[in-house]
Amino acid sequence: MLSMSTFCYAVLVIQRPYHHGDLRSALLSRAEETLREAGVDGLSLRELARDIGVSHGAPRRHFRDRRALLDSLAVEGFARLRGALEEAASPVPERSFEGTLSTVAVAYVTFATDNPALLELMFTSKHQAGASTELHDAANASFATMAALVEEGQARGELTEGDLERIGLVLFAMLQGITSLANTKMIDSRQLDQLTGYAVEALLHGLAPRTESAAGSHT
Amino acid sequence: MLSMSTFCYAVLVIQRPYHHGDLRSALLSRAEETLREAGVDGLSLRELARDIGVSHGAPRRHFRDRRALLDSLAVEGFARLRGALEEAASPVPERSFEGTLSTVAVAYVTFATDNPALLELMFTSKHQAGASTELHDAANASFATMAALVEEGQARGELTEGDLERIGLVLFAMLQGITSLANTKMIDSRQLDQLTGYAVEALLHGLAPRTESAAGSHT
DNA sequence: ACCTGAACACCGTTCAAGT
DNA sequence: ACCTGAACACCGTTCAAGT
Repeated sequence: MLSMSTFCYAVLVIQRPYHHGDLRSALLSRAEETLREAGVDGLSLRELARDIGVSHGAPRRHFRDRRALLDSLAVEGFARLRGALEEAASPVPERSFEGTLSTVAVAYVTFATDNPALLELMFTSKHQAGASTELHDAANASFATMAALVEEGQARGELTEGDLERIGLVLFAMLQGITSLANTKMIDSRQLDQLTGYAVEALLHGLAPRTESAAGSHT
Repeated sequence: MLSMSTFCYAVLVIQRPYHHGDLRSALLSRAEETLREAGVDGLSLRELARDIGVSHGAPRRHFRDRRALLDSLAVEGFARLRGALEEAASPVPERSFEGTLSTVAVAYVTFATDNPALLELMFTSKHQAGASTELHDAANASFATMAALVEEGQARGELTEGDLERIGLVLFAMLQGITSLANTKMIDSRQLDQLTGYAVEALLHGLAPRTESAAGSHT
């Protein structure tokens, strides 16, 4: 009576079946862990295959090369980033534009600092020579959320009516810069949200003293 | 009469002397070229040794490992960055604070986009676990230039009297963000200086319309 | 359709031995 | 003091062969 269950145990745990079943997602999911723990440089296809219990040639059926696997991780990352940004940007009654902008900004830097290696991978992948259209689409969908936010700010009269792209780039550069400083430990993670809010405020209202109007610097 | 010069030719060009003479600087200088052409990932100690014409074990006398060579490149990079920033910040009669700040900002993003792989290496090296004090000192010397600029702005009454570190971080984040966008080709290099100037202006005077003072968003 | 395993051409690192 | 060259343990990629 026990022979069948013993046999199954052996097949499922000790001696894996010849076909893994869902090697592709197993690779991606393990790869994301390794990415988080060891960075892009610490991610090796052979080690991945070893961890999962499959031969080192097996991943090739699902990813042409290492680059292809990294690109898939990046696409997944952009999709998750987009979700986080859209949730933060979703309308809340009584919330000021500055409040919404701050919330979205904090959502961005939170994602970025929770997934430092992934974020870096996302941008280097997108920047690559032969980046897939799938990757570009995923990236653009993320950015579209932020562009919509700038348009909303202009419509509500809380952002200057200048070139949409220019304003969007400056805002995005600010977020990316804070991210970069946080991920290289130049900003303490405890003061991250506070600094992000301060940066949004500075960007909206300026760092120059506002009490006196354009005091001459000499004479 | 020709035998001596022929001998020298053979020694110097065909058959290299056993001792290279200045292998350390030869490695660093070739490494910087490779870094520029192929990025950090494309830099291999063995290839470097091959290019210079020395055995693959030779670099070990001068750099304990690959990391040590990269760190030396980073230190060199911070020294050059500091030079560029100090030149841009050096006093010019009749120049407004905003003018100086813009000039320094442009100097930073110019260095960063002229040496994209080097800049990335500089920050990842500094961020490393066992980063040398030499590296930290070189990095801090670069940042000190920018901190001095913020203090000057406050002294001239053109920057709000808030926390020096907070203001410095926001400014620096902006520059680092623009750098990141430029190096991933999200900003066209032709409009880089212009956008940098615009970002400085936005940071000083704000992106919110200034004609009406704090218009309520509802009611 | 999916996976294995040998083969190839690369790495970084170590270290006894050579000059 | 500096460099060589064999050795070791890793890679990514390819591909005939197995199930």
